[in-house]
This record gives sequence, C-alpha cells and structure tokens, in this order.
Amino acid sequence: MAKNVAPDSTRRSEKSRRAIYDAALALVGEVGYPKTTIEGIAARAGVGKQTIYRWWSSKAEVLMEAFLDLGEQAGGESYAIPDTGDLAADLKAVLRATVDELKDPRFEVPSRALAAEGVVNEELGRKFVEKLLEPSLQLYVARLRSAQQAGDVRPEIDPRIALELFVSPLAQRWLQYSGPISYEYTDTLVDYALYGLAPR
Amino acid sequence: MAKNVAPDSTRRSEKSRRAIYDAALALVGEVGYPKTTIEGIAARAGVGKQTIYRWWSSKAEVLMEAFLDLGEQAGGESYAIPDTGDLAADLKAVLRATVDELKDPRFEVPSRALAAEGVVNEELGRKFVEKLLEPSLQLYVARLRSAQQAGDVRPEIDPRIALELFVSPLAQRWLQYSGPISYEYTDTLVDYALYGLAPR
DNA sequence: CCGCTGACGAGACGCACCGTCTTGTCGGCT
DNA sequence: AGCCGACAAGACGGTGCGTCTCGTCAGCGG
Repeated sequence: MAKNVAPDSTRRSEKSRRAIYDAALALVGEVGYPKTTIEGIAARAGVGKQTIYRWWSSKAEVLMEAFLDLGEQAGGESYAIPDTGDLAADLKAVLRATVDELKDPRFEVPSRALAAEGVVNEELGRKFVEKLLEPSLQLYVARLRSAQQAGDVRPEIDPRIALELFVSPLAQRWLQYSGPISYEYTDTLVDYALYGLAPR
Repeated sequence: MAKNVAPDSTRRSEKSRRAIYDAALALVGEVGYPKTTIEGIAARAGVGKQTIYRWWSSKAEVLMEAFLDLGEQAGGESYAIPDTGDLAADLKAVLRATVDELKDPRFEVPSRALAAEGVVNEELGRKFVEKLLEPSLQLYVARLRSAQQAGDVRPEIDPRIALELFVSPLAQRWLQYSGPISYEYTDTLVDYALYGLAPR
C-alpha cells in the first residue's frame, strides 16, 4: 500500500513543466485534441511519461493548466468592461470583441477541447467554469451593477442572471454550431435583452 | 481499389440494427460514454464488429442514431408548445418541463455525450443540431409568431433569435455546469426576456 | 565536500481497443 | 435450386494507455 506517496513539489522541475505546457498547446493546435496523446506530449517536450503522470491525472487537466498559464502570462489580468455611460454601446463593443476572439484559431481549438471535456466530465467542467468562465462573467456583473446605479437597469434585476440573456446565446451558437455568429447578431441580442420582447 | 463498395441497404438486417441501438444505449447508461467501445457494443448486441463498421463510421454516430430512434418510437413527434394566450405562462410551463427532462438520467447521459462530441467534431455537431435541437427550437418560433399576431411580442422581433434569450441560458447552465437549474431560474429568464432589463 | 534522496529522461511492459481482414454460415431473391 | 452479400465470430497488427524499472542528476543536510 502507500503507493501514492505525494510527490515533493519543492523539487519539481520548472523547465519540464513549461516544456509540457508548450508541447501540449502546440500539439492540440497542430493535430487536434483527440489525436493529442500523453505519449506525444512527452516526446515533444523531451520528457518522460512518468513526469506527466506524476503531476496530472489526464490530458484534459494538462491542457487546462497549459491554457490557464497561457492566459496568465499573456493578459496580466482580464480587462474590465468599458463604462462610458451608454450601457447598450458598451455591451455591444465587448460582445463584438468576443466574437473576434471566438474566431481566433489559437484560442478556439483548446477552448473547444476543454469545453467538450467539461460537458462530459463534471469535475473538470466545474473547474473550467470556475477558473475560466466565471471570472469573465463577473465583469458583466460589475458593469450591470453600475448600470443599476445609473438607473439604466431595473434595481430588482439579478445581474448574474441578466448577463446570460446575451452571453449564453452567443456561447451556445459557438459551442454547438447552432447558428451563425456576427456583430449584427450580438448587437441584436443586446437590444432584445435590454428592452425585452414585449411591446413597451 | 474500389474497396468501399457501398453495402446494399436493402439486405440490411433490421434485427442487428435494433440490437446495436439497444446495446449502445444500455452501455452508455451503465458505464458511461468514454468506456463504451465498439467492441463492447458488438459483443453486447451479439453482432460482428464489421456489421457496425459497415453501417456507421464512429461510436458517436451509432449513439446519435440510437438516440434519434429512441425519440421516434417514444414521442410520436415532438409536442407543440401550449397556446393559452398567456405567453409568459406558456413559456414558463415548457421550460419547467425541460428542466425536468434535463435531470432525467435516461436522457441526460446520452445527450451530454452527443453534445460533447458535437462541440469538438463540427460535422457531428451540425447533425446533432439539425436533427435534435433545431426541431425543438422551431416550436418556440411558432409560439412566438403567434404571440406577435396577438400583439404580445413586438412585430420587428426575430423569433429565432428571441427564443435564445431564455433557451440558451438554460442550455449553457446545463451543459457547462455554470450555474444551478431550477423552476425559479427559468421563470426569471422568461420575465427578463419578455420585459427587458431596462426600466419600462 | 560528499552522500542521500527523489524527481527526472528513457523506454519496456502487458493490456484494451482500434479498424481491417478472413472464414464459414445463412437468408432472401431470382 | 443457386447465387449473392450481409452476417457472426474472431484473428491480426497497430497504437496509446498507465505502470514499472532502470540509470542519471541536482540540491540539501551533515
């Protein structure tokens, strides 16, 4: 027994860790997620398989940490949503930027892979939401709260639910290929969400 | 060459087809999607592997057809959305029913598996949307058109986009575990979508 | 300065499943 | 009655899995 003596993280090789992240992201980009294998990552990184199995439990986890790491070293931290006082314009601008990001292949392939894995693996899905999705959504919460202060959003509205009216449709179209994605589309979503479907 | 002489579908064994559907659904329910293998399905169905490879190209496709078949023989066809004249109430009722369905394990496991596969495999994703998702969404389109006739929804609204305001948030929470799902939540979505976030 | 310790690179190992193939059977058309 | 092709069964080489055994190497504690 006692096979799983936790490895000593103070002796962990930083060089190997970085090499594994780089190899994982490169492979996913080049051959796609399903054809990316742990053996392949190890070979590409010049690392023994055991080193991967020692620190991660699945290729999905490797990819998620690699992706998180990429985000950290790139964007110091997520940007806030502009607050010009014109709520509709601010939301439309951010959603247009999101549309562009969703179409950037560097971002698209690993995100899709992680999202797909999260659909079927609840633990990983929750981690994905917590680490990647929710922080971005909280930016909308903040902007909507500010709009409530300004009287542009009714005070009894729950911002965490409200943001889903325009974010989730875009997310679903992207994830499921259930419809085309364009600036016009996201602009429309903002208008519908703010002013409702019923006559005013 | 000419290795792929298309099989003669008039000589196809109906018994094997059914046995394969049953085995696939049973296995996915019992051991989960990743552990469901083509070999396993063949063995369980009492069928040669070649019979599966002859008619389908992946386990995802087998499962999708099995799932479609299940739907066809169960609900003769998808039900329409009630039209009592009270749009909000009708939508809330249908979404509540959807909440229940999403939590039914018989439905949940294969749906998740197919949705996940569709995220990463565009061709299958589009088929999934076309065969399973879009037909249900069209019911909302019909109901919203009727509401436009009745003057409960503004005439310039595009129903296909409008429905996403309340359907997509639910879908995303379910798919991505990005939030809890309840009657209260879906009721709120309908209210927000119909009357908007801005003061009236 | 040396020796111990544990992560490291490399890769062998048995296993499960892949997708293709071969063989002999059997049922439906002609 | 004979033919044709789908069928069940399973052999086959290939690939990646996850575990394991090596020998090496870096750091730290004595």
